[in-house]
Order: sequence, then C-alpha cells, then structure tokens
Amino acid sequence: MTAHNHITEQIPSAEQLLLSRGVKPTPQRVVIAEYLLQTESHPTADEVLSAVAQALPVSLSRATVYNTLNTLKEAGVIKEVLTEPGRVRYDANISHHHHFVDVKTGKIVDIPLNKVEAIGKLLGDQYKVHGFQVLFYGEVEGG
Amino acid sequence: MTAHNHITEQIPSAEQLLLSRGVKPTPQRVVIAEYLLQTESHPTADEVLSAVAQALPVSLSRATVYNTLNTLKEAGVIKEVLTEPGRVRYDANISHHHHFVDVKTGKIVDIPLNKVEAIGKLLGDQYKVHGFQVLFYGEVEGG
DNA sequence: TCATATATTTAGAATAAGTCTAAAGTGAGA
DNA sequence: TCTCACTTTAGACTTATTCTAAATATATGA
Ligand SMILES: [Mn+2]
Ligand SMILES: [Mn+2]
Ligand SMILES: [Zn+2]
Ligand SMILES: [Zn+2]
Repeated sequence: MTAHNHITEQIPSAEQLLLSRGVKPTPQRVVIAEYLLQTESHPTADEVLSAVAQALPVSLSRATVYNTLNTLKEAGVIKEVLTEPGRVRYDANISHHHHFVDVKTGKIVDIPLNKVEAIGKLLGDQYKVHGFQVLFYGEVEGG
Repeated sequence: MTAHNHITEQIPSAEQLLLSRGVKPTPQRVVIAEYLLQTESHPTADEVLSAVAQALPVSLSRATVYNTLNTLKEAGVIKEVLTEPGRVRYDANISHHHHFVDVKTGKIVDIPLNKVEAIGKLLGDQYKVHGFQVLFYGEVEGG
C-alpha cells in the first residue's frame, strides 16, 4: 500500500476480514464485503447487486450475490436483518445491536445495545416509537 | 347457544370478534379466525390452509386464506410475526408480547412483556437464550 | 510448466410465497 | 324478486431466492 493510493486504502481490510474468517477473497466477494462495510443502509440482495455491479470491472451475476451473501453470513462476516415480509436485508455490523425502522421513509438505523437497556422507556426525543418487538433465539426446555 | 352444544361453544366469540372489528363474519373468515384463536403455533398461511381446509364443509381457496389473513391483520384481529426469511406467521394474540424461537424445533412460543423488562438478564432457567433482537417501528427525527 | 483437481462464477431454469385478475357466488336490502 | 356491493375462487402472474449444469478461475504438485 503506497501513500498516494487513497482509492484502494480500505481494500486490504475487507480482504483481511475474509481471510480471517476462512473465506477466499475473490474480487466479487471483496467488493460485496466492502460495500456492506461502508454502508449503513441495510441493503437487500438486489440493492447490493445494483450498487456493486457498476463498481466492478468484471461482471457480477445475481447468483453470485446470493452465494456471497450466504457465504459471508455463514462465516459470520455479516448478519441478516428481517424487517418486512418477503425481503432479507444484510448488515456488516455484526455487533449485538438493534434496529429502528422508520415507518415513514423505510430507513433502518442501528440502535446500540445500551439504548435498549430500559426497553419499556423512551429511546430518546429523536425517535417516535410506535412499537417494538423482541425476538429471542435459543432453546426451550422440553421443546 | 344451547347447553348441550359443546362443539360450537366457542363459535359465537370468533363471530362477535369479527363483527366488533367491522369484518363480516363469513364462514371462511370465522373458521380461520377460530383456528388462529385456539392455536399457539404461530402458523404460516399454508399451515392455516391445510389445518382449516378439512374442517370446513365448503371448499377454501389459497387466495381466500391470504385475503382473510390480510383482512384480519388490517382489522387488528391478528398480527404478523417475522421469524425467518421467506415466510410470514400469524398470531391471534394481539397483546404486546414477544416471541422465543426454539432453534432446535422451530417452535415459537409467546413471551409476556414482563419477562422482558430486564432484557439483558436471563429469561429464566427453562430458556437457553442464544441471542435476541429488538425491532422498533416508528419515526426518526430528520428521517 | 502442464495437468489436474477444486472452488467459484454464471445464465437461466426452477421453486415458492404472495398478489392480482376476472369471473362466479352470496346475501342484505329496495 | 331484483340488484348491487361484497366475497370467493382458480389460475395466471410477480418476485425473492435457490438450484443446475456448464464455464472459469485458482491451486496443487508431478
Ligand atoms: Mn431484494
Ligand atoms: Mn407458508
Ligand atoms: Zn444494523
Ligand atoms: Zn405470539
């Protein structure tokens, strides 16, 4: 990495991330991971495809986007976010955090864990909470 | 309602519920509402169809199941529950409560609000919590 | 290097949940 | 009884996602 190469500055980190999780960093995987790492928009597979297709010199197929998203998810690089029926969204923020869905704009923003400590109380003035849902995953005794 | 008619005992309550929400209680709607009111399984549309199709003297089409589930949801009789990609589940428990997904069996059980008050702490010995997700719906300032 | 094995990508077919359409059925009131 | 709005229906359609089978690329190692 040279000092004047400011465009590819962050590429090594996505590559390193994939390598550290045992995922071979192909160009398609790297560019998808980079896109997810720099956005906060929680995009769908389609949104990833259209955002990344032009940024890639080589062509990128729909199947590869889905393959890559599933590979990254299984490797723990990204997480699925389910907010509405029929579409899966993806999030490179794999820390234990939560999401706030703006029902007006559809935007999904991250909520840090500490904001949720007192879940029955207000989130803060900037959020008008219509409702919330807690979804647990685990095992029940005698399930 | 006669004293010896123990089979149709609960039918009036589903009918009354639909009437009270401004939904015309057709036989198809009543039988679907009854099924949802008596189960705790959070069924999908397909599961509703196969559970209810044989219990109904008249035929029941897939489109009517979807129409009815959407009608009941818009009328506030039932709620959608999103737990996994690609399938919507339905819940006649419209109280503000939460869900616990058993990752072993796939069963979804209700969690009352008070259990969730201290969300960072354990749910209780009978639940092994692998993780949880809080999903807010509302509006963000400057969204 | 070359050969070969393995992994990845690809286009397009297939699947599956859900919606739409247009026609037929139903039923409460005029 | 007639009528009109509402409901149900079968099947076509849409859309997100997965599958398939062939083509590419990458890695290994003789
Ligand atoms: Mn999508
Ligand atoms: Mn289903
Ligand atoms: Zn997030
Ligand atoms: Zn429930």
